[in-house]
Amino acid sequence: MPELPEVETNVRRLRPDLTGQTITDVQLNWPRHVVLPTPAEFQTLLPGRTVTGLGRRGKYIIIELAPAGRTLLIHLGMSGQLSVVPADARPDKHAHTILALDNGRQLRFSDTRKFGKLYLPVDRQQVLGKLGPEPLSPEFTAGWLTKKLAQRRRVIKPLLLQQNFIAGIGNIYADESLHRAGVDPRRPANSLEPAEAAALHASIREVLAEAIEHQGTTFDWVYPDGEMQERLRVYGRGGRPCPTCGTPIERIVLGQRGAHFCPQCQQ
DNA sequence: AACAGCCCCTGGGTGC
DNA sequence: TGCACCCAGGGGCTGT
Repeated sequence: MPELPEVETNVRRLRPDLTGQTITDVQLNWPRHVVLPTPAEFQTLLPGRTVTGLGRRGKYIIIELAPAGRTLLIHLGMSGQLSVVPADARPDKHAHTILALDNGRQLRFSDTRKFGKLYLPVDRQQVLGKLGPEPLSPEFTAGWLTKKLAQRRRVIKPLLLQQNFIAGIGNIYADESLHRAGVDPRRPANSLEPAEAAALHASIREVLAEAIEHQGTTFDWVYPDGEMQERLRVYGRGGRPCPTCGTPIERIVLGQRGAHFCPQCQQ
Protein backbone atom coordinates (compact mmCIF):
# COMPACT_ATOMS: atom_id res chain seq x y z
CA MET A 1 0.00 0.00 0.00
CA PRO A 2 1.79 3.05 -1.18
CA GLU A 3 2.02 5.64 1.55
CA LEU A 4 4.19 8.73 1.70
CA PRO A 5 7.57 6.90 1.67
CA GLU A 6 6.63 4.67 -1.27
CA VAL A 7 5.26 7.61 -3.21
CA GLU A 8 8.41 9.59 -2.50
CA THR A 9 10.50 6.66 -3.69
CA ASN A 10 8.51 6.50 -6.91
CA VAL A 11 9.06 10.19 -7.50
CA ARG A 12 12.80 9.93 -6.99
CA ARG A 13 13.09 6.98 -9.31
CA LEU A 14 10.92 8.44 -12.03
CA ARG A 15 12.43 11.92 -11.98
CA PRO A 16 15.48 11.19 -14.17
CA ASP A 17 13.46 9.07 -16.58
CA LEU A 18 10.67 11.56 -17.10
CA THR A 19 12.14 15.03 -16.79
CA GLY A 20 12.55 16.60 -20.20
CA GLN A 21 10.46 14.00 -22.00
CA THR A 22 7.54 15.02 -24.15
CA ILE A 23 4.31 13.05 -24.13
CA THR A 24 3.29 12.00 -27.61
CA ASP A 25 0.28 9.77 -27.02
CA VAL A 26 -2.13 8.64 -24.31
CA GLN A 27 -3.70 5.21 -24.15
CA LEU A 28 -6.55 4.72 -21.67
CA ASN A 29 -7.49 1.11 -21.11
CA TRP A 30 -9.51 1.90 -17.99
CA PRO A 31 -10.85 5.44 -18.46
CA ARG A 32 -12.42 5.46 -15.01
CA HIS A 33 -8.99 6.05 -13.57
CA VAL A 34 -9.29 9.60 -14.87
CA VAL A 35 -11.17 11.77 -12.37
CA LEU A 36 -10.79 15.11 -14.13
CA PRO A 37 -11.19 16.48 -16.70
CA THR A 38 -13.09 13.98 -18.86
CA PRO A 39 -11.07 11.04 -20.18
CA ALA A 40 -11.42 12.46 -23.69
CA GLU A 41 -10.00 15.83 -22.61
CA PHE A 42 -7.25 14.09 -20.65
CA GLN A 43 -6.30 12.33 -23.84
CA THR A 44 -6.14 15.46 -25.97
CA LEU A 45 -4.54 17.78 -23.39
CA LEU A 46 -1.46 15.68 -22.64
CA PRO A 47 0.21 15.05 -26.00
CA GLY A 48 2.69 17.79 -26.83
CA ARG A 49 3.36 18.63 -23.20
CA THR A 50 6.82 18.18 -21.73
CA VAL A 51 7.60 17.01 -18.21
CA THR A 52 9.53 19.74 -16.43
CA GLY A 53 9.75 18.19 -12.99
CA LEU A 54 8.31 15.79 -10.44
CA GLY A 55 7.14 16.40 -6.92
CA ARG A 56 4.99 14.93 -4.18
CA ARG A 57 2.27 16.15 -1.86
CA GLY A 58 0.93 13.62 0.63
CA LYS A 59 0.35 10.47 -1.39
CA TYR A 60 0.00 12.35 -4.67
CA ILE A 61 2.67 12.36 -7.36
CA ILE A 62 2.91 15.75 -9.05
CA ILE A 63 4.11 15.86 -12.64
CA GLU A 64 4.86 19.42 -13.75
CA LEU A 65 4.23 20.15 -17.40
CA ALA A 66 5.09 22.72 -20.04
CA PRO A 67 3.36 24.53 -21.48
CA ALA A 68 1.92 25.36 -18.09
CA GLY A 69 -1.79 25.44 -17.46
CA ARG A 70 -2.23 21.82 -16.49
CA THR A 71 -0.56 19.58 -13.91
CA LEU A 72 -0.69 15.81 -13.94
CA LEU A 73 -1.46 14.36 -10.52
CA ILE A 74 -1.38 10.65 -9.81
CA HIS A 75 -2.68 8.83 -6.75
CA LEU A 76 -1.53 5.21 -6.65
CA GLY A 77 -4.40 3.99 -4.50
CA MET A 78 -3.62 0.57 -3.09
CA SER A 79 -1.94 -1.22 -5.93
CA GLY A 80 -0.82 1.45 -8.37
CA GLN A 81 2.66 1.25 -9.84
CA LEU A 82 4.47 3.49 -12.29
CA SER A 83 7.27 2.41 -14.55
CA VAL A 84 9.15 3.81 -17.50
CA VAL A 85 9.97 1.13 -20.03
CA PRO A 86 10.83 0.81 -23.72
CA ALA A 87 7.74 0.95 -25.90
CA ASP A 88 8.34 -2.63 -27.00
CA ALA A 89 8.66 -3.97 -23.46
CA ARG A 90 6.53 -6.94 -22.55
CA PRO A 91 2.88 -5.87 -22.37
CA ASP A 92 1.37 -5.70 -18.91
CA LYS A 93 -2.29 -6.58 -18.66
CA HIS A 94 -2.68 -4.26 -15.69
CA ALA A 95 -1.07 -1.27 -17.41
CA HIS A 96 -4.32 0.63 -17.66
CA THR A 97 -2.86 3.96 -18.67
CA ILE A 98 0.11 4.31 -20.99
CA LEU A 99 1.77 7.61 -21.87
CA ALA A 100 4.04 7.38 -24.89
CA LEU A 101 7.20 9.49 -24.64
CA ASP A 102 9.17 10.99 -27.49
CA ASN A 103 12.29 9.02 -26.59
CA GLY A 104 10.69 5.73 -27.52
CA ARG A 105 9.78 4.84 -23.97
CA GLN A 106 6.47 4.71 -22.11
CA LEU A 107 5.23 5.72 -18.71
CA ARG A 108 2.97 2.89 -17.62
CA PHE A 109 0.45 3.14 -14.82
CA SER A 110 -0.50 -0.35 -13.65
CA ASP A 111 -3.13 -0.78 -11.01
CA THR A 112 -4.64 -4.21 -10.49
CA ARG A 113 -7.19 -3.12 -7.93
CA LYS A 114 -8.06 0.06 -9.75
CA PHE A 115 -8.20 2.34 -6.72
CA GLY A 116 -5.68 4.68 -8.31
CA LYS A 117 -6.66 8.05 -9.72
CA LEU A 118 -5.40 10.42 -12.40
CA TYR A 119 -6.05 14.16 -12.45
CA LEU A 120 -5.11 16.86 -14.92
CA PRO A 121 -6.41 20.04 -13.27
CA VAL A 122 -5.76 23.65 -14.20
CA ASP A 123 -5.32 24.49 -10.52
CA ARG A 124 -3.71 21.70 -8.55
CA GLN A 125 -5.18 23.09 -5.36
CA GLN A 126 -8.48 21.80 -6.61
CA VAL A 127 -7.14 18.33 -5.78
CA LEU A 128 -4.47 19.02 -3.16
CA GLY A 129 -6.05 21.98 -1.40
CA LYS A 130 -7.64 20.08 1.47
CA LEU A 131 -4.55 18.15 2.52
CA GLY A 132 -3.07 18.64 5.95
CA PRO A 133 0.59 19.51 6.48
CA GLU A 134 3.46 17.45 5.13
CA PRO A 135 4.77 15.46 8.11
CA LEU A 136 8.40 15.92 7.06
CA SER A 137 8.11 19.66 6.47
CA PRO A 138 9.20 22.36 8.94
CA GLU A 139 5.60 23.44 9.51
CA PHE A 140 4.82 20.07 11.09
CA THR A 141 6.15 20.71 14.57
CA ALA A 142 5.57 19.06 17.93
CA GLY A 143 3.82 22.23 19.04
CA TRP A 144 1.46 22.15 16.09
CA LEU A 145 0.56 18.50 16.69
CA THR A 146 0.10 18.99 20.42
CA LYS A 147 -2.28 21.87 19.83
CA LYS A 148 -4.28 20.08 17.12
CA LEU A 149 -4.63 16.85 19.08
CA ALA A 150 -5.97 18.78 22.05
CA GLN A 151 -8.78 20.08 19.82
CA ARG A 152 -9.90 16.66 18.62
CA ARG A 153 -12.01 14.13 20.43
CA ARG A 154 -11.56 11.57 17.70
CA VAL A 155 -9.69 8.33 18.34
CA ILE A 156 -6.03 8.91 17.49
CA LYS A 157 -5.44 6.14 14.95
CA PRO A 158 -8.27 7.01 12.56
CA LEU A 159 -7.34 10.67 12.98
CA LEU A 160 -3.80 9.96 11.75
CA LEU A 161 -5.29 8.43 8.61
CA GLN A 162 -7.28 11.57 7.79
CA GLN A 163 -5.40 13.17 4.93
CA ASN A 164 -6.86 16.57 5.75
CA PHE A 165 -5.28 16.33 9.20
CA ILE A 166 -1.79 15.18 8.19
CA ALA A 167 -0.98 14.24 4.60
CA GLY A 168 0.63 10.97 3.61
CA ILE A 169 0.18 8.64 6.57
CA GLY A 170 -1.51 5.33 5.77
CA ASN A 171 -2.43 2.29 7.77
CA ILE A 172 1.08 0.86 8.01
CA TYR A 173 2.89 3.94 9.23
CA ALA A 174 0.05 5.00 11.52
CA ASP A 175 0.37 1.70 13.38
CA GLU A 176 4.16 1.85 13.36
CA SER A 177 4.27 5.46 14.61
CA LEU A 178 1.88 4.76 17.46
CA HIS A 179 3.88 1.73 18.53
CA ARG A 180 7.13 3.64 18.49
CA ALA A 181 5.55 6.43 20.51
CA GLY A 182 4.02 3.97 22.99
CA VAL A 183 0.52 5.30 22.42
CA ASP A 184 -2.56 3.07 22.38
CA PRO A 185 -4.32 3.54 19.02
CA ARG A 186 -7.74 3.64 20.75
CA ARG A 187 -7.04 6.74 22.80
CA PRO A 188 -8.99 9.89 22.06
CA ALA A 189 -6.62 12.41 20.47
CA ASN A 190 -7.27 14.97 23.20
CA SER A 191 -6.27 12.52 25.93
CA LEU A 192 -2.61 12.64 24.89
CA GLU A 193 -0.35 14.56 27.24
CA PRO A 194 1.95 17.11 25.58
CA ALA A 195 4.88 14.76 26.11
CA GLU A 196 3.01 11.97 24.37
CA ALA A 197 2.05 14.23 21.49
CA ALA A 198 5.69 15.24 21.16
CA ALA A 199 6.75 11.59 21.18
CA LEU A 200 4.19 10.82 18.49
CA HIS A 201 5.43 13.73 16.42
CA ALA A 202 8.98 12.45 16.63
CA SER A 203 7.90 8.88 15.86
CA ILE A 204 5.95 9.87 12.78
CA ARG A 205 8.95 11.69 11.37
CA GLU A 206 11.38 8.93 12.23
CA VAL A 207 9.24 6.13 10.84
CA LEU A 208 8.61 7.98 7.58
CA ALA A 209 12.19 9.14 7.15
CA GLU A 210 13.57 5.67 7.82
CA ALA A 211 11.13 4.14 5.38
CA ILE A 212 12.17 6.60 2.67
CA GLU A 213 15.79 5.80 3.40
CA HIS A 214 15.19 2.08 3.00
CA GLN A 215 13.20 2.33 -0.20
CA GLY A 216 16.43 3.33 -1.87
CA THR A 217 18.19 0.13 -0.98
CA THR A 218 15.97 -2.78 -0.06
CA PHE A 219 12.48 -1.88 -1.18
CA ASP A 220 12.09 -3.01 -4.73
CA TRP A 221 8.67 -1.39 -4.92
CA VAL A 222 7.07 -4.69 -5.79
CA TYR A 223 6.82 -5.59 -2.12
CA PRO A 224 9.41 -8.18 -1.22
CA ASP A 225 7.53 -9.20 1.87
CA GLY A 226 10.60 -10.51 3.64
CA GLU A 227 12.36 -7.18 3.68
CA MET A 228 9.19 -5.34 4.43
CA GLN A 229 8.11 -7.47 7.38
CA GLU A 230 11.49 -7.28 9.04
CA ARG A 231 11.16 -3.57 9.20
CA LEU A 232 7.64 -3.44 10.56
CA ARG A 233 7.23 -3.91 14.27
CA VAL A 234 3.46 -4.27 14.55
CA TYR A 235 1.73 -3.89 11.20
CA GLY A 236 0.50 -7.22 9.89
CA ARG A 237 2.01 -9.03 12.88
CA GLY A 238 -1.10 -9.85 14.88
CA GLY A 239 -0.48 -12.73 17.29
CA ARG A 240 3.30 -12.54 16.91
CA PRO A 241 5.56 -11.21 19.66
CA CYS A 242 6.20 -7.51 20.07
CA PRO A 243 9.85 -6.90 19.12
CA THR A 244 10.23 -4.70 22.20
CA CYS A 245 8.68 -6.79 24.98
CA GLY A 246 7.55 -10.11 23.51
CA THR A 247 3.86 -9.62 24.30
CA PRO A 248 1.65 -10.89 21.44
CA ILE A 249 0.62 -8.09 19.07
CA GLU A 250 -3.13 -7.50 19.01
CA ARG A 251 -5.14 -6.87 15.90
CA ILE A 252 -8.41 -5.01 16.23
CA VAL A 253 -10.63 -2.98 13.93
CA LEU A 254 -10.68 0.78 14.37
CA GLY A 255 -12.60 3.03 12.04
CA GLN A 256 -13.31 0.12 9.69
CA ARG A 257 -9.60 -0.58 9.38
CA GLY A 258 -7.21 -3.09 10.85
CA ALA A 259 -5.10 -1.75 13.71
CA HIS A 260 -2.08 -3.55 15.17
CA PHE A 261 -0.55 -2.71 18.51
CA CYS A 262 1.25 -4.04 21.56
CA PRO A 263 -1.06 -3.97 24.59
CA GLN A 264 1.99 -3.85 26.84
CA CYS A 265 4.08 -1.11 25.23
CA GLN A 266 1.21 1.07 24.09
CA GLN A 267 -0.81 2.67 26.86
C1' DA B 1 -17.38 17.05 14.25
C1' DA B 2 -17.61 12.22 14.39
C1' DC B 3 -18.68 8.01 12.76
C1' DA B 4 -21.04 3.93 10.59
C1' DG B 5 -21.97 2.02 6.32
C1' DC B 6 -21.28 1.49 1.56
C1' DC B 7 -18.81 1.56 -2.76
C1' DC B 8 -15.11 0.98 -5.94
C1' DC B 9 -11.78 -3.60 -7.32
C1' DT B 10 -9.17 -8.02 -7.48
C1' DG B 11 -5.57 -11.27 -5.80
C1' DG B 12 -5.02 -14.21 -2.25
C1' DG B 13 -6.63 -16.96 1.30
C1' DT B 14 -9.90 -20.37 3.34
C1' DG B 15 -13.37 -23.96 3.43
C1' DC B 16 -15.73 -27.43 1.11
C1' DT C 1 -8.42 -29.04 -9.19
C1' DG C 2 -12.14 -26.11 -8.74
C1' DC C 3 -15.66 -23.42 -6.87
C1' DA C 4 -17.91 -20.20 -3.53
C1' DC C 5 -16.95 -17.04 -0.46
C1' DC C 6 -14.61 -13.45 2.32
C1' DC C 7 -11.25 -9.99 3.10
C1' DA C 8 -7.94 -5.92 2.86
C1' DG C 9 -7.21 -1.40 1.84
C1' DG C 10 -7.40 4.55 0.32
C1' DG C 11 -10.59 7.53 0.03
C1' DG C 12 -14.97 9.61 -1.36
C1' DC C 13 -19.70 9.67 -0.45
C1' DT C 14 -24.20 9.46 2.20
C1' DG C 15 -26.87 9.36 6.26
C1' DT C 16 -27.29 9.83 11.20
